[in-house]
Amino acid sequence: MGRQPCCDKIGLKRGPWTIEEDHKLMNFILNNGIQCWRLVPKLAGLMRCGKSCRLRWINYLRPDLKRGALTEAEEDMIIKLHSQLGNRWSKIAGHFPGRTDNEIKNHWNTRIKKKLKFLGIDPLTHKPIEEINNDDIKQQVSEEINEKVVPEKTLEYTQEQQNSTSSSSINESNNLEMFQNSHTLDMYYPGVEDPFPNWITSPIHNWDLFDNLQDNFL
DNA sequence: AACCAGTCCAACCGCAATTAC
DNA sequence: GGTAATTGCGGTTGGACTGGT
Repeated sequence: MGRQPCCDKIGLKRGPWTIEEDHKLMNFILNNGIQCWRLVPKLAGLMRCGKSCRLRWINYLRPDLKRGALTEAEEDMIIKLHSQLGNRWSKIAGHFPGRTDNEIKNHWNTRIKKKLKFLGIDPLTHKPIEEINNDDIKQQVSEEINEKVVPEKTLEYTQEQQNSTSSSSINESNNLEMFQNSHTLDMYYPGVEDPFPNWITSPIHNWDLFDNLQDNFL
């Protein structure tokens, strides 16, 4: 025989937490700490299972949680870590004190994934998914970089380059860095002086630019 | 004002690893 | 050592919210 079940699911409350439940859980943990999640709801007077209490505490009630939207620097860090660790959200969250794995996972799925796709980067592999070939985007980017004219045939990502970045011999942990290094402005716009020298090779991207592009053209 | 579609995120579910008996 | 409980993680979902028509 093993241990007793963590909770009797019959009669337990589910769904959104009320303020009263939050207060009960918060007060109990702050006063008693956490020895065993199975006992927490019983001792705190909650009709929830321990698993639900744990999730609520970790994702919402912990006093050390950082509130508010993730910063651009945090987004860039998430992308970098994701290229190295994959969907190991708890590991990624470990690099962000006050942020939860759930928060980072949600942010990835709702925002960062879209931005990467918009940039022509596969969020799963961090490799290019298709050549960028949108006249409107070209024009907009052209205006952004001092209204310099974009040459006709400049947005191609050559087969050679694709092969070089998609080769299976490439260590996954280096994918993002290699991709960034291979995607200089000169590649897209040969001969055009780069007004944002770090805009794609640096971990800090100019998301405002892409937000604007997205708003205007998608 | 009503409806619809898209977005966001809290919470749930299922599974695997770990731990206790 | 085997079994079952517990914990932690990642994927998914449902509902609230928002903006457009």
